[in-house]
Amino acid sequence: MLKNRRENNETKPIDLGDALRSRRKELGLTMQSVADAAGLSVGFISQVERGITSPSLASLASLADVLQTEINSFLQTQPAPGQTTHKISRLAYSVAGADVSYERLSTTFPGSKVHSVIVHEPPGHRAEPISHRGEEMFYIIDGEITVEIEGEVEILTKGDSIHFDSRRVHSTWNHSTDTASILWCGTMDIFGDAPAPIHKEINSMQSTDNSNGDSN
Amino acid sequence: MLKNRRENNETKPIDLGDALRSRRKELGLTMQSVADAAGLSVGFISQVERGITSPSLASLASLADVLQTEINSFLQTQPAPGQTTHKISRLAYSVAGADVSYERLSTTFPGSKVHSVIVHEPPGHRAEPISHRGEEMFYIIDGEITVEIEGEVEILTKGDSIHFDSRRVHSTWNHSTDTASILWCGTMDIFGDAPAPIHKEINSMQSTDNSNGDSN
DNA sequence: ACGATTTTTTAGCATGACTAAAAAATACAG
DNA sequence: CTGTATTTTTTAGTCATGCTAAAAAATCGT
Repeated sequence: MLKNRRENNETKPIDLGDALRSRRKELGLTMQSVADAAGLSVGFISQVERGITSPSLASLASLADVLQTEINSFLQTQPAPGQTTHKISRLAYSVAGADVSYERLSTTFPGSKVHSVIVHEPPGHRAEPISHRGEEMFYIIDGEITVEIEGEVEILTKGDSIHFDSRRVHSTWNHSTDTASILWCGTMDIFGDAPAPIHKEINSMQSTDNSNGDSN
Repeated sequence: MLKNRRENNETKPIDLGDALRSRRKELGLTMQSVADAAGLSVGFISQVERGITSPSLASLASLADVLQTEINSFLQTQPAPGQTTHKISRLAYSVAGADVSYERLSTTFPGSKVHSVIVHEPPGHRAEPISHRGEEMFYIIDGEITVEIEGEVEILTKGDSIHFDSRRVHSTWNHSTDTASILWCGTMDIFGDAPAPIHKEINSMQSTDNSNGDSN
């Protein structure tokens, strides 16, 4: 008997099979050739593409390899059209009390990973050092700022840009006397509306505090 | 007998276990709570994190869910620092004969997915309709252009932006009498230097005989 | 019609994904 | 330090499913 598996699956791969199939078609390959190249059997490819079985991570990796894409591309949550434009009717908003204001540029559609805002930082404003997953890019629309990445300091002025791995500790500072406008573009979801929350209350089940000195 | 699997694995999950573990630590969770929330056993979590076993896609999905990230984040190919900045010393280049010129903004580091250029399109220039994987964003630095996405036409002028799924057929046209400067940002690798080619010659191996024969 | 190629289906084996429970760390209190 | 409580690792064992081989069924070209 199958145990009472929770009703997980909410983030389930969706139609991975379809993705694989369309990609294969895109390359004009036959199941046979894909199977051979990936070291699998034809029948299995068929089963996977039709969603009857799901491949192991290893097999998926082989397939992604053969199909010349990243393994990720098959696990995205649905393509779907999604909304599109945005004009100069952008909702400029600023956090209460904060002196920075934002103009959201990017939209959110199923599968979207890139987010973008124009950030207006007043003179003297500092963004504390931070490190997180993903990558980001700045393009200075107006004004100038100081960017520090893992100790390295750079001064960026109008027209300059920088692109880096967000895991590297980074901070910014508007050292000038004018407001700086920065076009920010990155993979971090700063709007927090991308994936459905779902939120199981995991936190509440552990031992309250902790807050040890932490390792590292 | 394991067959002689090709030397695939090049796209292999790397250290999926580590990724899972550090993410769990990041949330300050215990294996027990994660196991419970995901409907799995503690021991199994331990095994997975230590790379002794690899989870099925279904389990991975549950875990990603519990750990509040996308399933993708565990399959990325290595973090690694990578180079960083870029100033107004950008290599402006233009394709032979073409009247468009580019200034590359983004850098390429292991794991990077976002690419970015400033495109200068002369008056009258047209970019043919195209559709491909990924998403992209335009921000009009100067001038104005007409963008058409799946039939919908939009005129974007300085300061406007648009963000859409690249799978939707899109084209642009500089309908004005001045050169338009567009900051392009997207997930498509327009520089073609991101992942190693690898390219196995799959096409050439079909035809001839084969079919069963050696069964591997 | 035919054979040739590609895909689907069936039946079945064997690996490994997963569990339960005990052992080993790690931590914490007195 | 000793004991108890918590978290992690290990072990042993099961059952499910990822996967193969081969036959059946489409699809296609001539």
